[in-house]
Amino acid sequence: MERAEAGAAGSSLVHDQVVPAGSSSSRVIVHVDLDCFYAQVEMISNPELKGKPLGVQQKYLVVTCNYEARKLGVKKLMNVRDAKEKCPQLVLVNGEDLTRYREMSYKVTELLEEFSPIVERLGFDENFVDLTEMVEKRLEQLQSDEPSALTVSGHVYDNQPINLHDILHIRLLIGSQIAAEMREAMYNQLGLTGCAGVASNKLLAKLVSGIFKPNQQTLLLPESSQDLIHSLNHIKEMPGIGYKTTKRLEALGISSVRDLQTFSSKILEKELGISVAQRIQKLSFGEDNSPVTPSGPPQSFSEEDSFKCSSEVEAKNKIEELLASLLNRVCQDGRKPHTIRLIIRRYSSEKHYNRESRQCPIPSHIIQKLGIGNYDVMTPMVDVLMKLFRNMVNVKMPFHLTLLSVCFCNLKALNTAKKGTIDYYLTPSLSTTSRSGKHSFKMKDTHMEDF
DNA sequence: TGGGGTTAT
DNA sequence: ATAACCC
Repeated sequence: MERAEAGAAGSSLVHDQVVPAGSSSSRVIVHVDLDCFYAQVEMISNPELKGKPLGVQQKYLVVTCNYEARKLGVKKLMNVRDAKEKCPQLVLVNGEDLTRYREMSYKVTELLEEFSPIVERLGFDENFVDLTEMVEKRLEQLQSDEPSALTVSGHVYDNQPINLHDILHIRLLIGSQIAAEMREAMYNQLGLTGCAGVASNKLLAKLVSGIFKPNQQTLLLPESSQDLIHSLNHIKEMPGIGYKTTKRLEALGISSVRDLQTFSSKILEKELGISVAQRIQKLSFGEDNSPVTPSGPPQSFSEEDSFKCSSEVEAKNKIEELLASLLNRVCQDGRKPHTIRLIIRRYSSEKHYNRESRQCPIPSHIIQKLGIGNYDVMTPMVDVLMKLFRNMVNVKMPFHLTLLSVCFCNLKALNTAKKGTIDYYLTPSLSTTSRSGKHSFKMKDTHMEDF
């Protein structure tokens, strides 16, 4: 659909437009992408790091680094040894604890939600915002006696000229102004810089946000969308086409975006299934009708640690550590998880992705004690997790794990108890005074006395 | 490859 | 429960 309208670009009068205002076929989407996010958070925590080449380390990897480090040859996900070799002055900070990154990440999302509530998170450092409605409102308010009212903010992809008689151009231009305001607010209120891309769908917004890097923004006009997608050197660079699909496409002789565009739809559907085939072939044309889905609060909380583990005692200690952190997080969230999952990774040379998991409902008597801090929820939870562990790992046989992870999911708002019902008065978290939800949980803090 | 997340099957 | 995707 979006392709069809792009063809009508020659028309210059607003009333020529086939697309009615506010139609779902013409959207304004912004993708906001923070610059080297973890490194920025670290430089805010410790301003002495500013100006120095900085890497954030997890285990033996530099997972991200600031631009000073990049200039000196450090890359994302580079081995610490290689990074130090390339850049001996590199300063490293440990980034295995994501707490501060996660908190800052949600501050960014919340700031963006003030512009429009339709904000979708992608990882900790990217957000999509659907600006369609906001742009419509600004268009209605527009008094065209101010000359600056219709000036684009930031770059335009390919330097394509804007046609002020083309309503699609005007809407995207206003989107670029909102994007600039968002970046200003992020900097003024949170001290963070980032890039933004404005386009008519999520795929194109995401691709175009990376064109001018760091701390810049780019607008994509519909006439340039084919140039943008063909600027990709390989289909693996297309968001939505991952490792597995890339391998299967390569086996079919498909490696460029144009290969995918021109490949037989029928054969692609046979090979990948109709759903994936149709979706990725549309992506290859720059078409993406997926909505910006408001993320809201997280669907799950998890903590993981990669480490060598070959005994049940080691496993139990790690599980207690992971669980203690999770309990603090869940406590602050206010909602209660109803399912718990244990994930392991077994040591085995090959096998790209090998993880196994077991999950079970959290016993209701434990759920009730969550969030009020004073009852010992650790011991019964650890018991549950160790049962899951023994269900996956035969502890009577030698084993070697390289990762343990604990996940709380199936989060429910509060409990369904309503004021005035029996349930309400039988529910400790509701009928007692404790409603702050901010009790810290310390692992080795032995006895938590009863009320 | 880390330490997270999501949705679909 | 796993598999795919994203960062």
